[in-house]
Amino acid sequence: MAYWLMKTEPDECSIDDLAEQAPAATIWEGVRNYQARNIMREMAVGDEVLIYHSSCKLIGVAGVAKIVKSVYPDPAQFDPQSPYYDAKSQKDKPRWDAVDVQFVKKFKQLLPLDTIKAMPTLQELALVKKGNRLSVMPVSDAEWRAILEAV
DNA sequence: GCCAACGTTGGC
DNA sequence: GCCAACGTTGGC
Repeated sequence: MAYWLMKTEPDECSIDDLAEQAPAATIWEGVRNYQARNIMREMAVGDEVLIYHSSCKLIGVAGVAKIVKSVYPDPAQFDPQSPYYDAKSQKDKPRWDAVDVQFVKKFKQLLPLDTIKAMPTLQELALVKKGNRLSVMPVSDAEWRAILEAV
């Protein structure tokens, strides 16, 4: 089993939104970056994911979800009504992928970005690297443990 | 709202 | 295949 971190703007899809839909799965759509997409392709059912809230008041890791369906073509890319529509993507050759996630837990207290930045064990996490804009990234076993212990 | 850092686009 | 211009991300 592998671990991951995915960013989301809580206005769009927060940990609370995932919790409300549980036990139903939530489609993780709208990833429009090739590097992030390629990382998503590595995800397997049962993998666990840190849900990170970005571009908001309380920035940090808010909880945990798990992968319940591995990558498949993101339907939003074909939907002209969707903000994630991509006119250049063809049905027989989709550009973008989605996965389905299911709520696991919400942390009692969000683990703030400041704290993450200050933790020696997390210095290699892509999240804290300068200028990093990856919205999907791998998390090592050691990093995963460190984060769960810090909450 | 600002702006640094990055990814993508498209002309050449 | 280079690279300038542009758009986006995301913390502050």
